[in-house]
Amino acid sequence: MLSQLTIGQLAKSSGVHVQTVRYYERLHLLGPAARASSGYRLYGPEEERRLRFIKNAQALGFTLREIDELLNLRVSSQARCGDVQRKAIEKLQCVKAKARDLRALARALERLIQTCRSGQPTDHCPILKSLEK
Amino acid sequence: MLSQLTIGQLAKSSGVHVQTVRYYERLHLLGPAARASSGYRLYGPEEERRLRFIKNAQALGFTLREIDELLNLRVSSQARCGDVQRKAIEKLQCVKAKARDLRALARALERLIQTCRSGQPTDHCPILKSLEK
DNA sequence: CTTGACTCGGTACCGTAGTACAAGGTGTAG
DNA sequence: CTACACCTTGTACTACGGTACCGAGTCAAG
Repeated sequence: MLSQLTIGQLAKSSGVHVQTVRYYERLHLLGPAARASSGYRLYGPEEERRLRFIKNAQALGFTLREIDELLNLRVSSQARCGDVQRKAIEKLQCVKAKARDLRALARALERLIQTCRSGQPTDHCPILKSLEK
Repeated sequence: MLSQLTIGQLAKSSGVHVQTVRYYERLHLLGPAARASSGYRLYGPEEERRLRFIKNAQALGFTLREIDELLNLRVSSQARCGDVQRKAIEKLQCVKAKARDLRALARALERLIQTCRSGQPTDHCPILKSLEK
């Protein structure tokens, strides 16, 4: 039995918590696991790949719901690569917009910090004043 | 009685929901409001400013907890402008880091989208494949 | 004086992504 | 055989920022 992992081993090797694996199972991101006679969940390489998929997609900013969609695209034979591409492009737009907003925010903070001469009592602090406008 | 606002008027003029105002009161972001004989909350210009402060700080990416800290800095006479500046600089670092991460993510998505030739069945989709690595 | 809009307090619920804990069963090393 | 780590299910709780609903009281216009 090569790489029949218990939930704890899978969790450890994937860098998530045991409860998280079960949480993903509840969300159907992982299918019902095979069971040993004891009732213990058993996992193989397929589940390890799936967990890696989830983690990587999360790192790319996909929510668990979106990851579920991607996983469903993968199993559906009707689904085309273009469907996946479309979702990626959509997500790219989101990510770019968010990055733009953050840059604007950084500029606003920089402006505030510039105008603030430290050491004055806070009732004259230009940062606090500017937040009241 | 100029500008003695009911909670609904305050909420409307500030673009938040009535429940949100009460929620902020629970969190002590707004102090206990003055009351009319009916028990209705009454607000003046000070509370309007405070609510504007909260909204502006939120737009700058501060959490409600951080905003609470900023508000406390404002009332404490010991607090100095430099304390506020320090918090703003800290937040700026955060925001910049987040923006960097998002840009990296956008690049990763762009690379994936580039390598994807649509129309192939999803079992050969390079985006999905790359998420399993 | 009724109707409708507003307010009160309290409580419960939403989504997101987990995390914690309890009471019991299992597996293994010494 | 015992100790201890691990597993099971189920439930409840966390943080975050609200949002919804309830029954009852209040206010203003017609």
